Amino acid sequence: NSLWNAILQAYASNRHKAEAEKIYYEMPLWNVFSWNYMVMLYCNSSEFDKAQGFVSTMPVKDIVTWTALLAGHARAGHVKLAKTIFDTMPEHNVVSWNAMINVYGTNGDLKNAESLFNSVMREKDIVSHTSMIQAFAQNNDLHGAVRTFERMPYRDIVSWTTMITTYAQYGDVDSAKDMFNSMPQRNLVTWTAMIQAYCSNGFLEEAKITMDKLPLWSITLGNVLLQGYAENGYVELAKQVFDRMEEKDIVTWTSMVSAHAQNLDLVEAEKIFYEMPEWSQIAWNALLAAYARTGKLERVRRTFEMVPEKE
RNA sequence: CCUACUAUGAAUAAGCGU
Repeated sequence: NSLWNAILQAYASNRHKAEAEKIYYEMPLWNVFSWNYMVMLYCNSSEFDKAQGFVSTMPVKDIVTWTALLAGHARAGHVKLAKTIFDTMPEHNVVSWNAMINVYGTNGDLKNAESLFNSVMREKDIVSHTSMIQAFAQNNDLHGAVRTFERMPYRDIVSWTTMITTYAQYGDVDSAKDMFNSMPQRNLVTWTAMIQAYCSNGFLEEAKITMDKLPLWSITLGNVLLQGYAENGYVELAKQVFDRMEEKDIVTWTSMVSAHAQNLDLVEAEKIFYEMPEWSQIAWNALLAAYARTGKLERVRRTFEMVPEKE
């Protein structure tokens, strides 16, 4: 049974809906784990009606079911629904509280995040503290973020990396670098965060030097460098990075379209756009914005017609 | 006491708003 569930999980978390449903109906026995995987599947593919309907047919629901629904709605930006689920679920634990801190934090409600954290939660873990750091960081309270980091009982690589990003967002690259240097271990995400910290603050040389020290490579890293060059006005260098990347993802392509578009180089932007293996909503938007800014209203209209899924 | 198949936190893309 756990073997079936493991397969179901693999399909569900990779959003292979058809395969997941097939496994679900083929497996000999369901339990709350299997049901929860299905809830996650529907949430991850933004089919909330289906998720909701599925939940209402489940003979057993547990706190994981509710938290998965809560987090799913939160990810999709359904803040009120997320809060309603939180308020009506039969019990809370550290995971559901953490999820709710995130909802509050990413939606500008620092007050409620803090009161959950300070007054309601009787148990807190590393995730609680890290989520609270983020809540402060996203709501214009660098000191709150630093204070939380300094006071937390244990830190892990995620909390350290969060601080790198936080300092970088506030333009304090030196402190970001201090974090990077003082943390006990680093992984690829850490390095990428540090390089992004340099790039977004205009320290391209430092970014390049740091990257050369790193024996690893990833598409995200290439994307960071590409965007770093582009947003600092070096579209040519961005294009060089782009051309050298053997593997590209949708972000790579979109970043390159957007780099040209923001440079108002419509010819190059379109060229990359038509070479893209699939079109992202964001790439469409980048093109539209460039047409609009150059006064090509007719092209805006025609392109707008072509956008498959309009937001 | 041991055991575990689920939910929450970190890095990269457009516009809008602040």
